[in-house]
Amino acid sequence: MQKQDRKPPTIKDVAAHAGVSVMTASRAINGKALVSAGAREAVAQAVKALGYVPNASARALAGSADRRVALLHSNSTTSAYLGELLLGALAEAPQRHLHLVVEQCAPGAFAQEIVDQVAQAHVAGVILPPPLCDWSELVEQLAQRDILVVAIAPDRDGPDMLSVGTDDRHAAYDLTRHLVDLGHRRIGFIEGNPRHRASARRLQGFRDCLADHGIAADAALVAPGDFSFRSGLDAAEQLLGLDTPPTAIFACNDDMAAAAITVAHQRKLNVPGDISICGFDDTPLASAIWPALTTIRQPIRDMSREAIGLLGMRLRSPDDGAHGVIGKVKLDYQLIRRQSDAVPARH
Amino acid sequence: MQKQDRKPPTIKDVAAHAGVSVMTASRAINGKALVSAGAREAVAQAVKALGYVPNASARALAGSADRRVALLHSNSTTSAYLGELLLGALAEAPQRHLHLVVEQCAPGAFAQEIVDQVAQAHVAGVILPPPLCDWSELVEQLAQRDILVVAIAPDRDGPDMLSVGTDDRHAAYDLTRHLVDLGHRRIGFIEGNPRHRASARRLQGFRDCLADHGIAADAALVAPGDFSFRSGLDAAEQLLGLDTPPTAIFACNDDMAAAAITVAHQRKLNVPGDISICGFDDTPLASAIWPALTTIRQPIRDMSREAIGLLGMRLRSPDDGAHGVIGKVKLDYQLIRRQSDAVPARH
DNA sequence: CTGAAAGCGCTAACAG
DNA sequence: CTGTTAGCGCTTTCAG
Repeated sequence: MQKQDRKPPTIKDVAAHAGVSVMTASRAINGKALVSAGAREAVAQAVKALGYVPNASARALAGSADRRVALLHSNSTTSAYLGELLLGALAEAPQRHLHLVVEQCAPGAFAQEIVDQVAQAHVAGVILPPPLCDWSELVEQLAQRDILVVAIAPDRDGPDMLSVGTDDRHAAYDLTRHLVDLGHRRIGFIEGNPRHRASARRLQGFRDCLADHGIAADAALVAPGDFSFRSGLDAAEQLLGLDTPPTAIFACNDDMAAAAITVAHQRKLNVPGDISICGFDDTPLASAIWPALTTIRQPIRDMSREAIGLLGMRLRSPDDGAHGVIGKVKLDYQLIRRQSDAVPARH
Repeated sequence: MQKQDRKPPTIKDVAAHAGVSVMTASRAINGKALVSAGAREAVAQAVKALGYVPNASARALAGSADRRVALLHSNSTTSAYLGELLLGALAEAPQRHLHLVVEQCAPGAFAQEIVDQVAQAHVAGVILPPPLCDWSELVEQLAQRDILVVAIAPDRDGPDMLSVGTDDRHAAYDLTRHLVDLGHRRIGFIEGNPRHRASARRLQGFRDCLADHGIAADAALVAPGDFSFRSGLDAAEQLLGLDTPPTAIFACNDDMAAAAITVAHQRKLNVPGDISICGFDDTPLASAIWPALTTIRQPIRDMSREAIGLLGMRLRSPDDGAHGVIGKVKLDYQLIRRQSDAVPARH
């Protein structure tokens, strides 16, 4: 195993190997039109033979268009969520010929400061995960400076906003459906933070499903929460303290579901034997507790991937007028079934 | 707020503004020697006035040296850990004028395949988080191809290997010390996976601390585990089932500590009133359970930051002979005190 | 359809 | 100490 090519092959080498000009090679590599099938083929072979990999820096430098984009994040995002986001974006950016930079915004920064920071990074677009994407002041100022914005799972989704998300309502519907199919009729629901629209959408899905299955809605079975473990404790106490407690609980996120399990155990209830408990989000917590949570997984990595894709499309053609590109992407969620649910106990 | 500079300022603009040549500007900006104080000052002002930011692509292209490095990760790394790693590396790479690429290695890939993949990315160095850094076959093959390797928290640390890590033994010592200072004398220990050296190092720190405080070691107080929640359950049962159970438990990671809390609750023990339980790693789980775990936080983000720094240093001067640069970095951990520990109960 | 020329922004080499 | 001359690898003109 000797040290072979000290320097990686360039497009020149490819062109020479294929017997065409550098320009033709470039066009062929980038899949542009106006290249004969023969040339295209020859170039493809040369690329493979030489193990050619385009130099991203050179591309960025030569390309006139601004192809730098940023992933902006606040410190309030959990690192697991952020990690997934980064992986998706980092994987997709090169494919789209985009240069990704990652910017963190300072803790108590004003929108103005953040915009300045982003502007100074010379980016043409920004990916905004929650909760940044719901900060309308920020979004507006970014738009004013002609910086493209893609929102990840925004709470409210303006018509002229690029966004990527999942269908929370539908996911909640499906999870409820799963419980109903198991035989549950009295299902408790622990709400999330009322300021997050996602919370309302999940509740909506829950209610729709019950209605569709002819199960009467019982206001006592819906307990308030705010996504925190602490609030889940209170909500679960409320639900399990009812005269006729539910046989299943649907918590708006995993943390609260974990809290519900804690309360159930304190009350000597077996999960899932006596009561089924489901979460939402499939955070690492979901599989780090016993019993492991049945929950809904959002394809976070794919979301940032799609977000980069959206930016790539929009940045390609600068014709602002006819932006016929679809600006909304809805991704499929997944129901992850683990050990926290079962058929209801017989009386 | 009108649209100002359509194009970001280049080094040319800076040079013009400062009244020097482009080269002088370049040297000044990069802090090289051989620049008069006056010129340096003028350039600095011009940079600030124009809001100049160097173009990374152009730099990479012009610089002859290979300044691409990769962060290689396996799918076995949790995304929270990876997220932190990425954030550190992404933040530091530009500072060091390094271009970071992120590569994921396929699930069951052979070392050979991975090396090929990395080599094809034309990188001069690779950051290897665990468990990849402990795969000696991979490390060796990478070295053979003249690719610099920096190991993140490796289990075994060869003398001629670049590495960044924390002092596990010392951290465990401190956490034990904390428990001892609280007044605990019977402290249980739940081991981690015996195949990970980190586990042994933590146990060592635990034992050293007890010895230093004249507390006799009791073999019955050390229970086996493998870092999984499941194993923590068994270990905690064993420990709490003793005739004279411990007043505190030191679990080798947060998952097992969470398991211990579960078991304690099942046995009607109050945590931390009846028993203190500490974890290790400060994963998100630590603050998502009740009571929140007192634990040790490793500076994961700083580790990758340092790793990039190491690569930057080594890649700067190609003089292989006298690599006087320090190749080992030990970072400080942090004891995070939350609600799972307290002074032992009186009898 | 193809190719030659001209840079993108920056920095290594050399000369002053 | 400073400036000039060449490119880095690629893509965009603009002519064939």
